[in-house]
Amino acid sequence: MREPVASGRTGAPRRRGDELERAILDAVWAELAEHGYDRLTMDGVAARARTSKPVLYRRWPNRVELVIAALGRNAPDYREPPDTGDLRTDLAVFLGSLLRRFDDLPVDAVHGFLVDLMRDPQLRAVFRNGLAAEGPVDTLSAIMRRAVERGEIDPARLTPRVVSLPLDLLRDAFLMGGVVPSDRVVAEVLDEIVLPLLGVPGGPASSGRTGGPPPSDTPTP
Amino acid sequence: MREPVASGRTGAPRRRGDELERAILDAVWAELAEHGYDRLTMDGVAARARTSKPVLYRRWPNRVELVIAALGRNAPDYREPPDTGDLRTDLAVFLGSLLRRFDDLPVDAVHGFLVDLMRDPQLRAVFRNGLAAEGPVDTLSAIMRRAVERGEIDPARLTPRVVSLPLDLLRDAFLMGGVVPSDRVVAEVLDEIVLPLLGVPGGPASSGRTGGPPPSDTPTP
DNA sequence: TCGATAAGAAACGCAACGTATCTATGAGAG
DNA sequence: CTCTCATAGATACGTTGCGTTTCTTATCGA
Repeated sequence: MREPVASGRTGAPRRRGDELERAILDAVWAELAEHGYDRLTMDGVAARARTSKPVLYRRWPNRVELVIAALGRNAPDYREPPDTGDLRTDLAVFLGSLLRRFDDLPVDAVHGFLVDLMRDPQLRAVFRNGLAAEGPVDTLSAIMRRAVERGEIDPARLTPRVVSLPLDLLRDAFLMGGVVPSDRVVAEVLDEIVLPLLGVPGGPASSGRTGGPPPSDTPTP
Repeated sequence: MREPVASGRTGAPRRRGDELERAILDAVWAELAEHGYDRLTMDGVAARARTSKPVLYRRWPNRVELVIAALGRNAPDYREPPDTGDLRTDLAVFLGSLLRRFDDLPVDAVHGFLVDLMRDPQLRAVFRNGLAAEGPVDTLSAIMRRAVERGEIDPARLTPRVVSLPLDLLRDAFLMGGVVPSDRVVAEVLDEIVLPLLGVPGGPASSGRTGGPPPSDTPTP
């Protein structure tokens, strides 16, 4: 009587559908954490997920899309836009939560992945939209509009460029620096650039906030 | 076993040193122009330069460094910092010349190249310094300091972040958009963001700015 | 029970990198 | 004028990793 060669070896029942898919995406996440993005290989993922490459390619057309799926699945969604009644705090909290989304992955992994996203025009859009359902620009816009309603800022200043400015600057800082911008960098961007542009009093252009960094009131979630 | 190659097969005299190096870098440039950066291969360069891969690797350790060398050689240096007596004009001229440095290459080639630069920390520095001797940030700084001397702007506003802001924003626009920012984009960045931050009157957000600029005697451009 | 569907295994072809090995050449030392 | 030596040039190699192909076999569901 012939031994069932392959199946007997692993002893694992054959997975299908969602269960298999979850296993694969978990494997991607683990490979990202262990090797970073540059050294994440399809073979590696397949091996770790105890499946085979064709199974991957039946679901995702290539490596980048596979990783997008994994990040979209495993990354915590940033919360509802904060509404503390103070523009600066709202911005700091929101930007902070954005920057911390992938904190349980090594920086290099995230950085390398994002760099790779830049190559394809379609994937750049994914990046711009923050890998999530709701675009972070929309959230920023909502936060700023609420500040308008409170009378904190003048609506005339809310041009699209200014609204997306904090994201643009932090993205650039991450891409160029290779490091997730610190709270301090976030504070500088807000206090030296964004808030002054929005005409919020207390910025370095008017009173004495110029010297050091402002008291870091960025909460730690 | 390897057969001895018939001598004089190519008929071309053997090049050396600088001559050979120039031929190689020209070949890189041509390959960039023809195939873009992503599809530029070492074999392709070697073939076009009528030499062989070892010759390339004896000079440059890898593809990116080779392309850096080619761009550094062939790209026109941006001119001396403009000094028109008007800050906005100076900035527009300088930024425009920066953006036009690689205009005789297809956009994809430059974009793909820059994206690849982002992978390596050391190469990011190369990028930041503008692939040239003098860092563009230094030039920006000089331009702005002259504006200070003319009394156009308040020196207190010249924080490092603000000085490099135009570069950061245009770089981000290029990387994210895949297109060299148009003059219109440059104008928006200047008029909506940089100049208002510097407290230059005339910008859309400048009227009634907090802590406004020193009463300006600068005639409107 | 049986057939359709998809998992799993193994190998392939391909492209490109970077290296190794060898021969041929030509510039310069003497 | 000749010899030497660095190096150009040719070719092939090993490697990695992608994405594909082929085929067998397990599992689901009708």
